[in-house]
Formats: sequence, structure tokens, C-alpha cells
Amino acid sequence: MQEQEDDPYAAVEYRDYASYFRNKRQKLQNQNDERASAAPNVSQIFEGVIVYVNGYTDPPSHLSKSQITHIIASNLTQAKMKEFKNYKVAKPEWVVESIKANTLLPWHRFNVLRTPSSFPKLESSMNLKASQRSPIATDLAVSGVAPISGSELQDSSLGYLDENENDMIASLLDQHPDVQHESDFGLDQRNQSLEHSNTSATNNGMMLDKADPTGALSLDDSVNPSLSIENQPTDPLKGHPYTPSLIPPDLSKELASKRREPSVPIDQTESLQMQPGGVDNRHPTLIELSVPWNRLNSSVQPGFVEKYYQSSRLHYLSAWKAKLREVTALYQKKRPTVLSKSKVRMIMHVDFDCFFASVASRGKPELVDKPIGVAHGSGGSTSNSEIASCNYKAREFGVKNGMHLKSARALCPDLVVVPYEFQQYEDISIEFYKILLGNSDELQAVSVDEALVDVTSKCFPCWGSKGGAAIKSGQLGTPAQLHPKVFAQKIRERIYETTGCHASVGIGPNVLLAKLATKRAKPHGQYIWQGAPGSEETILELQGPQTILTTAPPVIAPDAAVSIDDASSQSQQDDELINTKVTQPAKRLGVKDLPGVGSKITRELEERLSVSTILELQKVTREVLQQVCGAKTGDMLYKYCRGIDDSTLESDRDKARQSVSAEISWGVRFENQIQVEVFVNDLAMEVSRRLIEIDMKGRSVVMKVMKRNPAVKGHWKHLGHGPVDQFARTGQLSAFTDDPNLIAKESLKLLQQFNFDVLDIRETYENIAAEILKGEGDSALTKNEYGNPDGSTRHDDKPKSEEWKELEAVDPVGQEDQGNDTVIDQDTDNAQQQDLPSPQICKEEDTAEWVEAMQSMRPRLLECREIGELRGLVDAWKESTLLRLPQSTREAEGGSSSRSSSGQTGLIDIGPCPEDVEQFIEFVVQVVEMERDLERVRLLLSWLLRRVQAGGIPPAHPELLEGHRMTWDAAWEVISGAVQERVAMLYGGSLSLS
DNA sequence: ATCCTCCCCTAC
DNA sequence: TAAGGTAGGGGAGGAT
Ligand SMILES: Nc1ccn([C@H]2C[C@H](O)[C@@H](COP(=O)(O)OP(=O)(O)OP(=O)(O)O)O2)c(=O)n1
Ligand SMILES: [Mg+2]
Repeated sequence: MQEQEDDPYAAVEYRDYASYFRNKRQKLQNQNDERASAAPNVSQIFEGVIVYVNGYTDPPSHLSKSQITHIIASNLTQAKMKEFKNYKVAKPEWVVESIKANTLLPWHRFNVLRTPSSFPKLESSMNLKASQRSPIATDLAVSGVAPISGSELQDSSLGYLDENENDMIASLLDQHPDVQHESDFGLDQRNQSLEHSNTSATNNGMMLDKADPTGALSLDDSVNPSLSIENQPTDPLKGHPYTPSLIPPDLSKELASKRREPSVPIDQTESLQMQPGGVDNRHPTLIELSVPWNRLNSSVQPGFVEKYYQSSRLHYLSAWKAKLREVTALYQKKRPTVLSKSKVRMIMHVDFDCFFASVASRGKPELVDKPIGVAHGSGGSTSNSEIASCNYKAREFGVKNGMHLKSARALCPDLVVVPYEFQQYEDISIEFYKILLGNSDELQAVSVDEALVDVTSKCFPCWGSKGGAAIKSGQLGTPAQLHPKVFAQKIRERIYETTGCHASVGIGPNVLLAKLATKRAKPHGQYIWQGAPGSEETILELQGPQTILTTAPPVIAPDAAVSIDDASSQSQQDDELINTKVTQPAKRLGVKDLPGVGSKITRELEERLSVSTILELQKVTREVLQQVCGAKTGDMLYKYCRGIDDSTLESDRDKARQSVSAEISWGVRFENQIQVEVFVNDLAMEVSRRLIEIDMKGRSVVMKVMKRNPAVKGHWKHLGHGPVDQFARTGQLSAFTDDPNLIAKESLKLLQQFNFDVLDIRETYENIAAEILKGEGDSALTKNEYGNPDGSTRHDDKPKSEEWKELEAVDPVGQEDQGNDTVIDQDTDNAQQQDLPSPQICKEEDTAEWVEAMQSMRPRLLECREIGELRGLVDAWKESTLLRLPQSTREAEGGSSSRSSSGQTGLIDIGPCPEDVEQFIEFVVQVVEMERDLERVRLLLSWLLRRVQAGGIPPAHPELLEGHRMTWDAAWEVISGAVQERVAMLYGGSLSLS
């Protein structure tokens, strides 16, 4: 494997590599010996397979190289890679997993060459670690293939770590090689045993040997009954049903008792106690769950799924996107298709500047000059949450969206952390889309803060370096058309007026150039890409910007409508001013700047072709790019770096959703099978909800799982999944459904087939997908009977064949029958007709229907209601502690009490009486003990504390402080003392209020 | 060739 | 503390 200085994982790899080689020979020797006596199962699987050791310079003499079809290696040097390029080079896991599955798996999923730089560092590291203990699977070559029997196990065994974690692990190892990591705790005895079983052919073989020889471990289609929940032996000491996982029962008992020995018995109470120093032998998952806060925020907590989805920004982004695509498609179906005479499109890309951050600083002048980042957590110095969005001030320090707070603070110590405001994002987005829909021929919702708009008919063409060329040559626009520069500015202006947030606008002749134009316009500006796709001008401009555009805040005279004549002459004179130009330090566009080019392709291009800039990319032939990146991707790269992009806007006008899924990979921790089932059930309900919402049903169920990979050590995101392997299985339901029970049942069945120890599960994912029926080109994620394409509920329903024809048409413009086919909906024409004649930016139409649809898109903004409820409750209680005349009954406890929030005035605060305090304690303790919602408790106590510290807390009228009254301070002491005592009893710690 | 299936990758 | 979701394009390998 090639060494890479810039790779953070290289160090890790090297450490292992060195020790690996020290031991390789001896281990291989031993293992081959062991293997000779291994289980018959193994021999059967690899019947006819010939093994030799790679890593020696030549193949063994008794094997002719031409016989060899498979080579097994964790990694390969460049030279070896070349040498073996015509062989099937599989990772050791191929052997391991095959043995595990008791069948020979397709080798290609373990292909070393396939992902030469995808996860190489991680994988090789893990493999090498494994190889130190059980190197048989490490460097082998295999010739001959055994017949495949049994069902196919469909797992990928790729490790999963993100860039941040790679960095993190590398830096931990670099800087603190002796740091005690999570999985370094004594439990590793057990982990290593398991690991052995996972990665060692030999030991797996031995275990299989011990296992039921009739194939207890075979993964046939039926669920192993011994694994069903009723039959699972419950280990009383562990407090959860023990899932035998990959280990046969007798051995698993052995392991279980081994595991138990050095550690204390773990029951609910016990597991909540911290281990004061010393080695904690419990499973890392149990250790994590022994911390009260972790319990409360992990999947063992009832209601976790709901709570999680209420807080996950990425969930919101996805949900919003789906909803926006749905409603914008619905809207556009109901309005006439705008026919463009021109072949040359004009595409506008609109994107809010640092959206979440902008919303946060809206109307807060004290924030605009400061670097801010939107993130969870109070922003304390220990916080390490992810920054969803940071403003441009923060970006000057190098802070980026998606960065962890700690790294951001290292770059920018004064970063101000502000909370999410999901409801605001949604409201603003609705306004944003209303504006754009009213000014579009066609619109594609890209995300909550970003859209692509076809504005061909709204603007007159001005392509070419001489902006007015088209106009001069006589292709005048209609009177309704604006110069794109004016159009863009008006759009920006209206967005700012309506939302208080700045959006940037890019306009170009295709999607690609529009997006690149936006990139150049940011922040707070607009840019019109004048060069034609593939033109010399564009090719040069893509090589590196010499200029950027910024404009002053969009300020336009109210009557700034530009007439054709004005625009015409103006564009001759002001050609240069279409985009206000400001010199900037030339920064070359990198390949990463092309949409669709992410970290993997970037790395691939860098490593294989030494290409990192667009300029360099332009020099590579299409053939080479296709060879390196695949046919379509190579072609895409070839075209994109020249500004060519033929893709059309996807308004989803006639495209149905293909799949619906729900997944959570944060906070997923289980102690027992029950919790797993509850969780899977919750996810199934989520999927079902989403299906019903869009009126669809599905038939194919995919269950994906992440399983903890104990071989990789280090710290990672708190309660995150950490290093894992991913597995997936697909099942077919007998009929299309949106029934949560059916989905859950199938999902659980699929999950059971993996036989994982519940302690190691780190993510679950349920997907219900299209089943493509043979001979029918249609998606089988079907609409139900009412929304069925065969039904006639849709106004613009066309015979299916024509729909497809239309889809396939390269140029949708001016097709002969298109106009005929398009049904003009009666209730949209008014809005449209208002739009077209006016040269002004159109007002967003009030299509009540659409607005209604939009407003139903509040996926999960419930937290406000909850907090509001709580506040009302507490206020009611507080009110009861104020002196009322006569102050007697105490009706206040339940939220059902006096609704008299108005009655605040006129009450005199004379401090609480003991009964009040007693009642409050009783209430909060109930929350602690029954609801077990510590977050709620924390809210209650925090509220009280704030009141005590701030509000009318010091006795307003000490003279009234008779014997049965107490000060708020004293009340606080009593209440918090009592509550904390209960918390301590239940959770073994106290609740921090900060 | 072309389709299907199981992934990986990308974007926000 | 913290909330690492999700749909869809496309590649590789096998089936047809
Ligand atoms: N890793 C990321 C990227 C984005 N977002 C959210 C927050 C962003 O505000 C919003 C829009 O994403 P953009 O890529 O458009 O980024 P911004 O709008 O924040 O900045 P800009 O568009 O100015 O580059 O999506 C997120 O939560 N996590
Ligand atoms: Mg944005």
C-alpha cells in the first residue's frame, strides 16, 4: 500500500504493519497447521481451494501462477497491485465471512483492488490488527472455486469511519499513544474472543466444529428458533437476554462466564454505578449506559426515536427536501408548462447564505459582526457538537459547516454558538419557495434553502461575452422579460424583504454553471455566467476566477423596471457591470468544486492521475477519466470541467418516490432484545407514517445494521456509532403495505438473521422500497388505490407510454404534442397570467392549496408545544404560591388548574408556603420516578432556579413572612435537595443544572 | 448487451 | 454532553 503523508491514518496503519510483519511467518505456519485439522464445514466451503502465502516474492513452486484465480490480502503494495491486477484479490474477510456464513460468498464484495483508496487505511489497519491474532486469513492466494450453497449473506464488511474520526484516531495515537480508550477496558478479553471468531478462519473453524454440525450457524431463510425472543436465555447476572451471536451455545456460556468473573454483577442499579478507578470489565455498551445521561439519551429510553428526530438537523433537511419536492411537484402539475421557444435555457440557482446562521442573526445586530455557529448544546467549553452552519465571519477563521465544535474553537476561540430554530427555517423556506414558484417556468427543490429555477421565459438571453449580443442580433425578448441581472437582483431583494435573510443567486445556461455561478456570487451577491457551455470562454473561466462578484445589498429603486430599450443599450455599455466585479486573490477552482465530486472522487483523481484542479482535469482525456472513475462518472467529469451539463431540472412533475426509509445511528445502544424490538418497531412506525403521508405502499424491505467493530479503538462522537461494519438484508413482503406491524415483523426477521449480540448494534435502518415488476417499467412503490396512476384523480394524467416518452426526450422544449397533452388547470391560470405580462417581479401568488400543503409540512416541530405545556404547568404552580386573597386552596398542581395566566397582576409575592413546596416536590419526584424523564426534571428545576435567582424571589414583603411562609431560597434548597436525593437513588448521580 | 442486485457515494 | 438522515445516481459483478 502506498504511503501517504497527508493521510491521517497512515501512522496507524504503519504501527500495525510493522508488528504484523514481525509475526507473519510464524503465525501463518501455525494457522496452516491448525487449519489442517479445522472443521469439516470449512473444508467443504473451500473445497478444491489451494492456499499459498502471499508476501513472498514469488508464488510457491508447486502452484503455477496461471492456476490462481483468487488472491487474499489485506492490502497490496503498488507493485503487488500491478502484479495481481488480473487476479481476484479479496480481503481476508472474504474467507472469514464465508466461514461464518458457512458458504462461499461472492468475492467481489471483498475486493481489495476495487477500492484502492476508498477505505484503505482503515481496512488494512483493522485487518492487520486481526491478523496479529489470527493471521491465517491475511495473505493467501486461492485457486479454484467451491460450489456456492445456502443463501447468500449480503453483508459488506467495510469499516465505517468519517474523516473526522480518522483525524481523531490518528491524532490520539500520535499525541497520546498511551491514552486509555473506551474499548481498552478489560472487556477486551471478551472482545478479542469475539473478534477472533469474526476474523480468524482458524478459530471460526474450531467454533464451527463445536457448533451443531448440522448447521446451526447456517444462514438459511428461517429464523433460528433459539434466537427468538421467547427462547432466549436470560442471563440474570447480565440483566438482558444473552444473544449467542456467532458463538455456539456451549462456547458462549464459557465466554459469558468468563466475562462475568472479573466484573460485578450487572443489574439495573448496579450498572448505574460508576466504577471508581480500576479496570471495568463490562461491555463498553454497558459502561456507556451506566452513565445516567447516556441512558436518557440513548435508544434504551422509551420515546427515543421521536425525541431524536425532533433534534436531528439532518433528519429535518431530508424531511424538508422530500416535502418540498412533493409540494412543488404538485403545484407544478397543476399549472401549464411554459413552453420555451429557445433552445438555450436560462437556469437560476438560488441559495441562502449560511442559512441557519443567517436566521440566527436575523434582527440581532449584536451578532452580525461576530463569528457564529449553529449547534446543539449550550456551547460550553466541553461541548463538541457539530456545527450545522457558520456565518462568513467564522469562515474567515477556517470554520466550516459540519465541523465539530472543538475543532472550530481551536480555529476561532470566540465563536458564538447559537441554537437551532427549526420552525424558523421552515417558515422562511416556505416564503422563499412561494417567491420562486411565482417566478419560474420550472422549479426543482434542492433543499430547504436552495432551489433551481428555469427562468428562460422570464429573462431575455444575454449569453456570450458581449452580454447584449443576442438582443442586438434581433432576438428580442418579450415585453415581460427582464435582463437576468435585474431579475436576479429583484429576486434577491424580495427574498431579503420577505425573510430577512440574504440569498445569493447564480444564473447560467445550465444547472452546472448556475451552481458554479452561485458559488462565485457568495456571499450576498449574484453572478451571471455568460460563457456558453463548452466554449473557450467558459473553459478559461473554469480554470480559475480572476474576479468575483459582489454587489451592495440589493437596493433597487422601486421603479427600476428596465425596458427593453434601456436594457439593450445598457447591456452594451455596462457589459462589464452585469456582475459587479471585484478583484480577488485568484483561487483556482478545484475538482471538489464540481457538484457530484466529493471526497472519494477527489482522492481518486489525485492519487491516480495527480489531478486536483479543474485546469488539470481539462487536460485528461475522456477515456482516461472513464477508466478511472467509470463510464458515466468519467463522462460527467469530462463534460463538467468544460461547463457542459445536459441535465434538466427535476421538478418531480412525473417522477414518483422510489423508496422510503428511516435510520438512526446516533445513541443506538441496547442491553436486551426487548429494547431492540421496541426500537425496530418504532422505526417501522416511522416508515409507515411516511408511507401513509405520501399515500404509497411498498413491498421490498431492507434492514441495515451497523455492528460495533471492536478492533478499532479510539474516541469518537459522543454516543455516536464509532467504528462499525455495515450489514444489510433484503426481504420481500407478500403484498404492498404500509402496515407498521408487517414492516416491523419483516425487519426483525431480517435483523435476527445476523445473530448479532444486541450490545454491539449501533444503527438500524429500515427501508421499504420499490419492487420492480418485470415487464413493467413503473415503480412498484405503488400509490394506493386512490392515487393510483390508473385512477383518474390527476388532472394531467397521460397514458403512461407518453409520460415515458416525454421523460426520455432530450429536448423537452417545443415538442409537438406536449402542448396538447398538458392539461391547463383552471385554478392556476389567474396566477400565471398575472405573472407573465408584468415586467416586475411577480408577487407570490396566494394559491391557497399550495400554502396549505406547505403548512402541513411541519414534520416534527413539537418541542415548542411541549415546553409551552411545561411552562404553563409550572406557571400555574407558581401562581398558586403567590398570595391570593384569600390564599387557601391549592388547585394548581395539574396543568388542569386555573387557566388564569392573566391573573398574574395584582398578586403579591410573599414566598411559598410549605405545602406548595411539598406539592412541587411530589410532582417533580413523580416525573423522576414514573416518567423517568430527567430532561424534564432538569427543565423544571432550572426554571425554579432561574426564578429563585432572578424574579420576585427575595421575599417581596418580608413582613408577611410568618411562620408558615418561607423564602424562595429556602424553598429551593428543600426542593432541589429532595429531588436530587431521588435522582441519586435511581440513577446514582446528581442532576447537573448548570 | 442489458438487466438486476448490492452496495458506495454525494448532497444538503 | 448530543441528536452521524436519507433519496437517488451509478459502478461492479453476476444472470440472462
Ligand atoms: N454539513 C451540513 C451542511 C449543511 N447543513 C444545513 C445548515 C445549512 O445552513 C443548510 C444549508 O446548507 P448550505 O450548504 O447551503 O450551507 P449554508 O447555507 O450554511 O452556507 P452557504 O450556502 O452560504 O455556503 O443546511 C447542515 O446541517 N450540515
Ligand atoms: Mg446555503
